[in-house]
This record gives sequence, C-alpha cells and structure tokens, in this order.
Amino acid sequence: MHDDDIANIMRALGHPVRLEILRIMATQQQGQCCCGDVTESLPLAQSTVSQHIKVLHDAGLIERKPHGTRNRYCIRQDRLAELSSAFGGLLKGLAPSAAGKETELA
Amino acid sequence: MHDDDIANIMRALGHPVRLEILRIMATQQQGQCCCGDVTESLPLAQSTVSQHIKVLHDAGLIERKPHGTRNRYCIRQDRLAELSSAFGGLLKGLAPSAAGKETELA
DNA sequence: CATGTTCATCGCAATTCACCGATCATTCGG
DNA sequence: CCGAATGATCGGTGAATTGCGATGAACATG
Repeated sequence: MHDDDIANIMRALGHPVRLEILRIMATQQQGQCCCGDVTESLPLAQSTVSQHIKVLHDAGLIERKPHGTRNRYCIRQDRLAELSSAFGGLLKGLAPSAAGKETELA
Repeated sequence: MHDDDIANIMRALGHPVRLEILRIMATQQQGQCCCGDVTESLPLAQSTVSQHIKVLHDAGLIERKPHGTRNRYCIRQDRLAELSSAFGGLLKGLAPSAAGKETELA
C-alpha cells in the first residue's frame, strides 16, 4: 500500500459523518444495511448520505450489493485489515530513531 | 478521543505530501528538522510546505520549538500513541458482529 | 403497464484545500 | 544598526468538498 492509497483512505475517514456511517453499518444486522437505514439515523438529506457512502465506496472501504430495489452495503473487513497493517507500518516508520534502522540491520 | 478529533487527524494524514513530511521529520537527526530541510526534499514551494506543516501542527501531530532564526519541528510521539489507540478502538467497533457486544457483556 | 419505493446522480451554492509568489517578522552576524 | 537568512502569513486562483432539492433509473407489485 502506497502513500497515495493510505492518504485516500485517511481522507475518506476524515469526516465524522463517515465514521458514524461506518459504525451504523457495523451495528446493523449481519453488518449489512441500505442507504435508508443510514439516512434514518442521521440528520442529513438522503442525497448527502448517498454522497458520503460513495466516498467510502470509492475508497474501497465498503461493498455494494444490489438487492432488489435497494442496495445492501457492508464494510470490507479485508480492506480494514489492510489499512490496519499499513497504518501500523506508517507508525513504525515514524517511531523515534526509526532513522537508520534498515541500514543498521543490513 | 471523539469522532471529530479522530476525523481531524485523519484529514491531516489524508494527503501524501503530509505523510512524506512526517517521514522526513522522522528520518532527520534526533527526529528534529526545520522547514527548510523539508522544502529541500520536496518539489514544492516553501510557502506550500509551511502550509502543510501548519496543518500537521494544528492537528497536534508535530511540535514547534523556535530555535534561533529557525524553527525545529518534531513528531509528537504521545499523540501518535493516542491516535494509534483511538484507531484501534475504531477498528474494533467496526469489526464483524461488534453489533451488540456491549449489551452482551452487560 | 401504471405506481410506488429506493437510491444514485445531477445541478447549485458555500466553503475549504492546495498551490503559488510576495511580504513581513524575527533573529543572527557584522 | 544593517543586511542576510529563515519561515510564517497574506492574497489570489483553481479545484475539490459538503450540503441541499430535484430528477432519473431500476425494480417490485398490483
């Protein structure tokens, strides 16, 4: 995972409403929910919620499964895991005296 | 740490240049460097770099210590630790079937 | 086929972001 | 006190983001 990817995901997570949307999705039965469920739980217009969902989807954080007249969304745990690992790597790279660790080991 | 705080930090980290700046700071001797060091390593104007540094500083991710005619910046490891913990909590809350874990335990 | 439901998408306005060059404040060396 | 250096900040431009209501596409049902 490159900086651009990490930054993209971070930006997608960089809005309180989107964090809340993810949480709502996680709380739903079987981790699945549709746009309406989210809209009900938030003081925002349906179009706005749909936009936020799109941002999360574009970042690859959620998955869309068309199902009849509505869409089911669920969190992509695989991507969360990837992110977690990439984030860990990032933090490690920023740790004190990570400065020449690789050459030390070489 | 609330969603707003997390989102703020995520947004600060949501730009590849800022990730790179943090890395540059970490690579520097004693984890300290000044604006010029960063500017030298990036194909951006000094004012732009200064802007990005300000974003990181506003997010509380770096610390500024005026030192003579220049400013020394360093990463705030304490804040990274906080973030790491908050991020972990976020991921846990998004994990599959985190849906009624608290009521289960209660 | 007509109707209702669900939601993505399309404008649109207001705000924020990213980048730049120019300027200003601070500080060190003579 | 003067000039050079460093870097924050200002003003401006173009692009992206955030919010909204309205429209449109896809589907289920009568």
